[in-house]
Amino acid sequence: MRESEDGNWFSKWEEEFLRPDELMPLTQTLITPDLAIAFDIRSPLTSNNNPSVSPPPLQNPASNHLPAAVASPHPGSAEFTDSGELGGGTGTGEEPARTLKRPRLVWTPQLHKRFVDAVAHLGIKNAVPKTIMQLMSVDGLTRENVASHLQKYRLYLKRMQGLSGGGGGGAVGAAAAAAASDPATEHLFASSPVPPHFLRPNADHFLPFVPVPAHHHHHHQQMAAAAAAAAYHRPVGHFGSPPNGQFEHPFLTRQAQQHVHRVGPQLHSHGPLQPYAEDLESPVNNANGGGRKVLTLFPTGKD
DNA sequence: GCACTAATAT
DNA sequence: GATATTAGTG
Repeated sequence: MRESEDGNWFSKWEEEFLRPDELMPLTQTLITPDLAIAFDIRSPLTSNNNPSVSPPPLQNPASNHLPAAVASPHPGSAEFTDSGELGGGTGTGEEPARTLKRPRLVWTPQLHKRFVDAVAHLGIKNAVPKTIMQLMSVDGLTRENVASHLQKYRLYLKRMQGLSGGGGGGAVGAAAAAAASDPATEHLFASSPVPPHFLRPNADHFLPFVPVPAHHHHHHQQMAAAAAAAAYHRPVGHFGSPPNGQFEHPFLTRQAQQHVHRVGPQLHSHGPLQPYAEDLESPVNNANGGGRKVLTLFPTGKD
């Protein structure tokens, strides 16, 4: 029975979270124009690869170009750090082609979900930055990105182990409890179920499927950041806001060009964790279509 | 030299 | 607090 539960939570999990719009192109958002040019990278969704410095921001109203989940400089403030205006040393006339910095990566719940998914399929042992990154197959995602996130994720797991150890609730229960009692724990990590085997490396007992209660009380930075990026994308930007008013993060599953070779001797007992992008077949999803649950990661205010 | 982790910086 | 970057280590 326990197995079915496992399969159950996972299935439901993926069913509700994996949608095509989650995998949007990020090629041109994380990768700076110069880099893209240098590497001759083109967006798969756009036939336009104009290296010009003035890409039409709103040229395609019907385009799927969704705003970046990339933190943009202050919208209202007059601080443009993207122009290489840091410290003043790099005055005008700098060569932007080389020393460009990627925008800060924002780990949206969707992205984090993918992360957890990858880690779950790999097992704790093989879950190292490089492997995770490869399995995630997210365009533009770097090993450093994953490493940094992984570090924090491990801390989170550790916290939960500590809580579950004496609480008697269990991993998921601990997550719920933590989320419920610890306001500080409520944020990103609580948005994705933690694979049971993570928190009980040697325990025989499992935990009932207790999805973290939809305590989406406070929507915070995660959403705020995404919304902000959506509202006023302005880094080096292009892409305009979709007419739907819908925004998602612009990550795109990497093209099949990158082969994920098996790094570990044997992976976990899970499925092959196929290169995400196969399951995305949910045409319905628009904001007010009403057909499907419009994702609960961005609490619009209900509940 | 590469990759991982922990620590530290932004 | 969230990410990025650096430093130490295998």
